Amino acid sequence: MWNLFHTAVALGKWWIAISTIYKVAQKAGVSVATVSRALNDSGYVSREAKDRVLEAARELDYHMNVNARSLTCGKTYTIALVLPDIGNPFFPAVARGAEDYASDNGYCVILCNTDGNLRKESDYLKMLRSRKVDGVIFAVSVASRSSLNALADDGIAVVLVDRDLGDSYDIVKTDNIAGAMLATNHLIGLGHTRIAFISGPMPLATSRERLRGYCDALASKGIPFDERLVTEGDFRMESGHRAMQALLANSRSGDGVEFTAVFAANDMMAAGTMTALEEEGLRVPADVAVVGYDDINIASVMRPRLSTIAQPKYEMGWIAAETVTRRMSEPDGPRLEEVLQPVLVVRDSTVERRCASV
Amino acid sequence: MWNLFHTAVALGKWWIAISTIYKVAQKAGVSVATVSRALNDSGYVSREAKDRVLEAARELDYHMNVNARSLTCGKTYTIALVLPDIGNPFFPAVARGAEDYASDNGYCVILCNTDGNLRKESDYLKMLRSRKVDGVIFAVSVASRSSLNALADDGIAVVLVDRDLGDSYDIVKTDNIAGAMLATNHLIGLGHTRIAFISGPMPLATSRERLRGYCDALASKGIPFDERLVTEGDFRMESGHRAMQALLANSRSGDGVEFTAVFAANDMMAAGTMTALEEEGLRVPADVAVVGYDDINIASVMRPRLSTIAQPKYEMGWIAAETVTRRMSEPDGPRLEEVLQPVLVVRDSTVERRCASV
DNA sequence: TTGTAAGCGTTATCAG
DNA sequence: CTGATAACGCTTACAA
Repeated sequence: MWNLFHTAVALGKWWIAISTIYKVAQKAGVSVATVSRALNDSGYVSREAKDRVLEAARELDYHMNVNARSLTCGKTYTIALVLPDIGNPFFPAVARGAEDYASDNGYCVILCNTDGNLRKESDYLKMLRSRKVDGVIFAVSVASRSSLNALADDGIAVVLVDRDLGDSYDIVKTDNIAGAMLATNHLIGLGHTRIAFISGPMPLATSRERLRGYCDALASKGIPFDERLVTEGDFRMESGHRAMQALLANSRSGDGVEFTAVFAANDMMAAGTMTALEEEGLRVPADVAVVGYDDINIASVMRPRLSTIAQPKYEMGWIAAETVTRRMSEPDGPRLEEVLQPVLVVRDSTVERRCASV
Repeated sequence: MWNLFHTAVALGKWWIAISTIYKVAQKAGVSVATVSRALNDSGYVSREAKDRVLEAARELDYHMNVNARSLTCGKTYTIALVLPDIGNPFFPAVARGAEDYASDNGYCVILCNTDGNLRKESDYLKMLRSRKVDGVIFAVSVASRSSLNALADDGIAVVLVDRDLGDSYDIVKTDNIAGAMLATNHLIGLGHTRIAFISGPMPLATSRERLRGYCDALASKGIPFDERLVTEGDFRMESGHRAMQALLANSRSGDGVEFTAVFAANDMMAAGTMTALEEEGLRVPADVAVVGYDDINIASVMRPRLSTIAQPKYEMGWIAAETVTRRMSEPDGPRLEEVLQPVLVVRDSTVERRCASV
């Protein structure tokens, strides 16, 4: 009963009286146990008691303290979304999908930006353990297996998105090999045989898979792989710009490393690439065709409009959230692996527009 | 001491033993109070005791349960970021700024997307009360004063970002009137007198301020305001597209509503505008000059590159987070109002490139 | 300097 | 169907 007297907390302006089940119980003339049952309709509560409780709760503008609840029932209804950088246009869509699923199901989501930095990743993971989140959706960059395992050992459900890590955890991704093959084959189909590739950071499985798809496509058509045609970027626009400059310099040195098309491992790098091309007076797609990856919403506003491999970003986030909740309720189930299919979107950067507006 | 026996929780796979201060206390041979003091270095703890505690904590891989802590000390170290849609390119940068400040200061951030929908806004606000977040950074669309007040009454610090609501709450924004004047004057300086305006949703203060800036600039140059030249959009690309189509149809009806320039209240609508223009065979900037607002990262990859009003988005988020923490520690301080200055970025959509690459 | 114990707001067990 | 009451994990007087 102490609660009743302590709930008027001195706090700046005046004092705030946050209502608790004790107050509700008092007002309704029942015990806290009854209040709890009534509010969560669990156990038996007489119709009449329930009404009184609900009425009292409303009058007092009662709002449950979910932190207190999570203390007793061991669930926080919180999931974390840990990704490299929400500023990278690929992620907001994923985040949106995850958040939508989460909030539809009573969870709220904590946002963490790691910048692909090991230190930040493990700091966040540690923090999330302290917060006792129920699950983590993780676009890993470099986290060590052990920090992930620590989470799992704490009973936290973890699912990876977009970036795989072997076979340890549930994963929601798209088929990057297939996607890269789609892109490369599209270029080959257009008659290109000298196709440059600007890859993502090689430590990422995602990047390696796309490189793999590029190589496989080449091989399947009997086109020799020329490693001088591939450059590594970091998924950011500027790196695509630099990569293209390097490729161009190389090409002009006259060592036989010319190319007529480029496949960039994501749209941002493709954008940088196109800028570099333009700066050198080269025209897309006339002189060099370019295809990107992701189909971020601005791919269609670039000029020429960017041909790219579309990933179902929103769905990835949504499904990741769904998967993480499933994992929570079934910690021992078999590993969940959701591999979505990317699709080729042909626009103007690989094919001249039928009716040029010029 | 019950705690000691209950910490081995049966949970699926096997069982997980999450360590608590009780375990640490036991292992270190001290009381929980001492553990608490040692871990938070508060109060007196002998050097020796402290070492033993720290050692034990490390061996047990102890992680504090912050939810339990917040129950006793009334602080959750959580702030919420409530915005219309993280998918709208303007917001990720703001979010990033807020998250960076927050995590640097020991807070974590909950992400909420409202879609500018009253129902979602108030549901989230209610949820955040239950979660006892310490503060809320809110890009309001339509929330009623009363739901905001309910938060404040609960002792939750609230600061608005980007979108103001009168004078009730702390706010971090940019000077929209000045920004719109910058844009309009730029166009006027280029010799345009027939300038169309595609506004944001009029219920938003932000939109009204930009319209105001547009009008003021016109007026200051003695250019008559023609309401047939302003159309309302919703900040999304598609609405900019539609708005321009309407403007064009109008213009062609020959009623004297021609224009040679457009100012769109954000970059996404500017993008839609440019597409519509292109579809009609009009050239930017030769036939129609266009300027946007926000300077989202892709403004520079559009072709022609978009002239726009840059807002310090990251800083807005950062400062909003800083402001909300300040408000927490000083609930009674005077209203905080941070008005940042936007800057004009001139690119190719208003001025022909010096050296065309064609 | 340390330990005991009350209290934070809920849920859940177990007698009535 | 209802009410005490222990327990959740931690902090903090208050004693010792």
